[in-house]
Amino acid sequence: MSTYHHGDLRNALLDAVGEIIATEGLGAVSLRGAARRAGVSHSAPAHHFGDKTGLLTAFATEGFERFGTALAAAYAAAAPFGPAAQFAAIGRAYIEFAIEHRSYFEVMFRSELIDQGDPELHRASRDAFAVLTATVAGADPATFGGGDPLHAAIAAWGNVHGMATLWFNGAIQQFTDEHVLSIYDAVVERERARVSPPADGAATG
Amino acid sequence: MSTYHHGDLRNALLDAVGEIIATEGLGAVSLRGAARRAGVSHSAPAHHFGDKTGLLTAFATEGFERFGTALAAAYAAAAPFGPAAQFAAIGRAYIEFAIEHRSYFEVMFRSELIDQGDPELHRASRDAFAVLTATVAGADPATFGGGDPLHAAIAAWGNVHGMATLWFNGAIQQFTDEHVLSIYDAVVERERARVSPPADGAATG
DNA sequence: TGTACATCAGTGAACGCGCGTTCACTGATGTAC
DNA sequence: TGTACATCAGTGAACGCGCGTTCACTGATGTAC
Repeated sequence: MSTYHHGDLRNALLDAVGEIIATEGLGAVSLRGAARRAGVSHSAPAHHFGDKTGLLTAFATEGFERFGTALAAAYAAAAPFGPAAQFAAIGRAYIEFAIEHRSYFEVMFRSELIDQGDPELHRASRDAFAVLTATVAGADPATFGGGDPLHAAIAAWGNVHGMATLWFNGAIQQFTDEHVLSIYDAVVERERARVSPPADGAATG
Repeated sequence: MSTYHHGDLRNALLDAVGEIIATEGLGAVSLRGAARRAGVSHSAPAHHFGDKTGLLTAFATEGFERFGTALAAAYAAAAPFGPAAQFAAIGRAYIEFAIEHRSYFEVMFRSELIDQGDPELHRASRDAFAVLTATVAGADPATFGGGDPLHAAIAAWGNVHGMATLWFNGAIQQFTDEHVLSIYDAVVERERARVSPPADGAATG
């Protein structure tokens, strides 16, 4: 390959950030380290991202884009089963994303590390959360037990966000990722059984 | 005051860490910065904490101690109202602690920053979580909708942890801390109404 | 009550490190004519 | 088809910075006799 003109350095640097977070943690991310991993000089990243905040902002933006895609896919796939199922499905997709794309997740919600005023970031995060908004708006209020949908949405958001956070902060290290997901499934199932109790004496299973 | 022999440097340094996190963020914590704030030479902290990890570990330990005290107080205060009320009360205390003692909270669950093997830390965190364990063990399974208490406890833990995390990460910036607490109260109320539905025809609220 | 000595707590100089950032540069590529 | 030139992408030396850590030191305190 040619020495000059990497060809896809921007993406290579974003990939490098993901790898550094995965292997050494978020605190170990540096412009020089990303450049090292991508095999370019230490000043190359400035050309694409300006400064360190720019690099992390771009990384978070990419994360929100993938996040939005994942949520939208779950939303669409659950459509035949109704709004309540969609609500449960995006919650599960939320946790799955945090587990599968932990590096993105660790940066996306760190407002102090990224440039909140960046229009690309704003667009990507708005698009991702539009799926949540649509789910809440489309669902029967009974899904939330008749309370304020906004409150219920935030509580549900907190729930999945918290389970994901606890899991990868090592607070519930004794559980594998499948455990976390199965706990989520159990909670949803209990919730479902309450909203639409099985007719006449059938076990809730 | 005497130049030498601060008298209470250990505590002064821990206070300094709390102030730095509150004003400049966790990333700005350094041994030198804490020493500067406490008005001592930059090498003084090493005398009390060994290294940076030691300082943060001691800070987290102090956090878990206060956390445990807060949870235990909520647990005791709600005792007259029964296990379900205690369950709700420690959840609220959890969020309140995160809001009031944000600096501690930000460090306590960061396993990569602290020495997990430290016996003092271990004792303090175990004591704090013993309150949660006792609450779950003491509660009627119906409190959890009949599901596995452990799963329900983790889901509830995730819920309050997530609400607190989202709040102070700025994800739900538009809400004040009272908003967050009132949303929690609304969720608990809805839950309560389900477990013990009001007799005959009264609206669920 | 006074003296000698051990211990404790904090000092300040020094070190090496990786970092972010700047800047003049150079090699590679694309385009106008 | 070839030449001139502009632009783009990455280089490498240099800078200053705050940091963690070490270490010989010194001032203050406590204790034995």
